[in-house]
Amino acid sequence: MSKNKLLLIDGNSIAFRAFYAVQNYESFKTKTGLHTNAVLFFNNMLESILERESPTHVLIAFDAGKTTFRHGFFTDYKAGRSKTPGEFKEQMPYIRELIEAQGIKHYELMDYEADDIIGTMAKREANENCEVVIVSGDKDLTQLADDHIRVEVTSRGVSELVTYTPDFIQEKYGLKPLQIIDMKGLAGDSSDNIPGVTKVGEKTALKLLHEYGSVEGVYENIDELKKSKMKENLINDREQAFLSKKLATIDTDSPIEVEMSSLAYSGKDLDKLVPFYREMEFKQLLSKLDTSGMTGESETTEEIKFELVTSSSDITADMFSDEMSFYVEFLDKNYHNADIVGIAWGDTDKLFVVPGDEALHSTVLKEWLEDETKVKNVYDAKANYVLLNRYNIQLQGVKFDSLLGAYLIDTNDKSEDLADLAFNHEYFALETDETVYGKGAKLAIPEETVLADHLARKAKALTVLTPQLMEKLADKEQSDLFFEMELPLSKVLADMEIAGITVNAQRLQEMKQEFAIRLADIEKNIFEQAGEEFNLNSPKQLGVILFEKMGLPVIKKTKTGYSTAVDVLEQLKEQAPIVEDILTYRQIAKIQSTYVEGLLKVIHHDGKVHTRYVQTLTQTGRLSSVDPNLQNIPVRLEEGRKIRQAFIPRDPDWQIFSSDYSQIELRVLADIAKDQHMQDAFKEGQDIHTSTAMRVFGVPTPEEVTGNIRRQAKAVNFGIVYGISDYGLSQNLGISRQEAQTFIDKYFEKYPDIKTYMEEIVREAKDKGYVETLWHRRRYLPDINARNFNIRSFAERTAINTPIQGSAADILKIAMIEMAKRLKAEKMAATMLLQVHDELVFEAPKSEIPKLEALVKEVMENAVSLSVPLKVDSSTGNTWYEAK
DNA sequence: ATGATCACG
DNA sequence: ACGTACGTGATCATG
Repeated sequence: MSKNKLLLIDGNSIAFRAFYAVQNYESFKTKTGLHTNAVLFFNNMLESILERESPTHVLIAFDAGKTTFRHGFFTDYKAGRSKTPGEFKEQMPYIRELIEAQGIKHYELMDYEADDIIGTMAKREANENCEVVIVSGDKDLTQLADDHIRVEVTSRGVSELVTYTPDFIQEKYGLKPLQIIDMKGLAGDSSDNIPGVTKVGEKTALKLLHEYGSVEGVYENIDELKKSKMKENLINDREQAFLSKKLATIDTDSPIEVEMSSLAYSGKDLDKLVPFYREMEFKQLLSKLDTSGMTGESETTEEIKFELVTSSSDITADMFSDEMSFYVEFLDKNYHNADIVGIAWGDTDKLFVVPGDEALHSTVLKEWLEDETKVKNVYDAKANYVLLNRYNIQLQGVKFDSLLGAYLIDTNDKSEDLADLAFNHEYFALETDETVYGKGAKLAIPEETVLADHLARKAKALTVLTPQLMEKLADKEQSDLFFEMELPLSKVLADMEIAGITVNAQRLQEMKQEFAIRLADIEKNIFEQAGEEFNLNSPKQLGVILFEKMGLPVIKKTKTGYSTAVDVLEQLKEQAPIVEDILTYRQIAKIQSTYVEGLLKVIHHDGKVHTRYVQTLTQTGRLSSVDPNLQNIPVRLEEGRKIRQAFIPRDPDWQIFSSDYSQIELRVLADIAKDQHMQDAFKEGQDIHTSTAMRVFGVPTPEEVTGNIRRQAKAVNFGIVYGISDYGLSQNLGISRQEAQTFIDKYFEKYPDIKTYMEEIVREAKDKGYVETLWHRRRYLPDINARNFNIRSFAERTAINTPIQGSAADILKIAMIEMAKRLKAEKMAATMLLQVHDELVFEAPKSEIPKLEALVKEVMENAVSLSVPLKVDSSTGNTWYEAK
């Protein structure tokens, strides 16, 4: 009969070590906010020890209850321990679940510690035919070491183990294993609150034990000792020494009801472990699991079969079926001018790859792509529309977009690479683009077969991911959000991006000359006042001039030095005229570099700028705009606003038309908070800030609301939408925190339903781990139960703000889809060009403007039905500047 | 790559 | 007591 090997693990001590294996456990969290660091490191430690030892039997022992038999004779046993963090406690049930999924038994016994279970099992089972290995984070267990029992103690977290055999203990301490107990008797153990003898530590204890062998030996020969303080302490603490020894002695005869045969280890329980890893979001571990033996699981490594087509004339109709995945590869993020590296399409039965843009010259492919009845499942539909449009192909029949779907399921899942996305959804047979193409200067397209394999795998991944993602969307009630809102929107956005907006480069050139002269002028002025030349664009150098050379008071500091931000400079401008000039310089320099020069750089050959709306980025559901960002073109200050003069219609006979929602976020708030007062104000068409001013500040009539009071009310309304704090409001209004708090108190008194909404939404977020918009757009808030006040507060404000900002974003998206539909139905020439969060910008022939105005108003105001009316303001002009 | 600053809703 | 408003992107300087 072959020899057995029993592995005994001290569950509590390893779990504790695992928890502290990393400094920052906040980064190990599931999207619902559950910490997983201890589970993860426990798992890793367990797997490495199982691999190293190959045990035939395994048991993991835990402490049971708060007290043990040791408390019976020493109430302060283990007292004074700082209480275990909640982040650790919450993980203990999951560690037990992990152990079960790993196919291992765990055991605990009332009134006994894990040590006693281990000690009893070890002494009971260890013999010639059974080797015992004990693993703990605690050296106490080394007392059990003998010829058949080896004790492994973790060091450096849980990554390394130190082996304690009798020989090793002899070498290290000059003691036999059982004398470890005597050492504790004399030296004590602060972590378990074992007292030991006063002033006796490990060194003294060792000296005594080398001489007298045991605690008993020391006291039998106590008279031999020379008179000393130590001798006095030994005599005084005699009782304590024996008690300490008793406390440190592991009970090797505890009443354990575990049969060796029940501990037989036969490997992981994959049917439990896979779902468990998924719950813990251990993606790396999942990818390493060999799930081939599991029912319904795909294999981790797979050969992929595909047909490489190198000539467009070889593309034939029989290569297409009614539903297929379709993938277009391009490496330049800006798909408005990116080259196509290759395309791939296929389904579960077959895959086809064509390198380069060869395929796009195939009429067979074009016909399939443009056939609405042929279903395509893609990755980044919007990019596909834009890219194919450049080849005169009007893509139709897109049913699913994995990028868009994954984003809706979890907005944090911002996988720019299909491989990352696939990985996050447990599909592993795909390399990342960085691996295949390299990055930076090393970016290169590999040889044809390697490229083709990669692209085939992408198409294959889409085939696997599509049904999975669709199911996840359905589970979250997000099918309508996807199919009715986001996917149709991707086509609308593609058309807007393709349309582009015409920019008057000449106007920008004029401005550039003008600003250059002014900047040089101001710069000269500043250098004269400073008495030296320096880099005005460097906050660091500017800080030295202002706060060191000129001795101005430091109002605010940043991580790296003095703050020279606007609000700081505003406060300093009375004290030195240079500050006013710096502010002017900053303002003009910003306009010049970001807008004048920036825009000139991105004008295409068609005289237009073509932004890209990023549909899968923001946490709230808003769009973002890049290359160039057309959602932050200056408007507030006249100087910058002039930039808008450069945005013109495509034809002199056309005009720019702009419509924006009035107070959409506050209207959404009035609706979702069900606040009657706020709803009434909107229904009656009142100015909302004036209405707020009247209620909060007790002004009887609208006429008596002064500009200043309205300004304050407006700031309070903004604050409410952002998840108000007294500090934030005080900063915004330049008032004291106390005054700001008074405003907030009064506001909540007058709008109790708003207060209730805020409390409810935060409670809901804490409960569910996420918040939702009116159209089920979801944002997870893992920090909502954080112990750190700042982190938690931030998540609470986010919980308040996201449904408001996100629902408003949803409304504009719905309006955009309807608007595109209506423009087409009415066969209008008018074109939707830009979206700026609550505003839509069009260009249209002058003659069409009246019709457009009526249509846009109707569509936007009736896009959705809330308990308050939606209102839009519109304007027309020969440039965007004039359409205000 | 990161932080500071400043443009927008 | 804690130290902040919510959501973005581009540019410049600097490590």
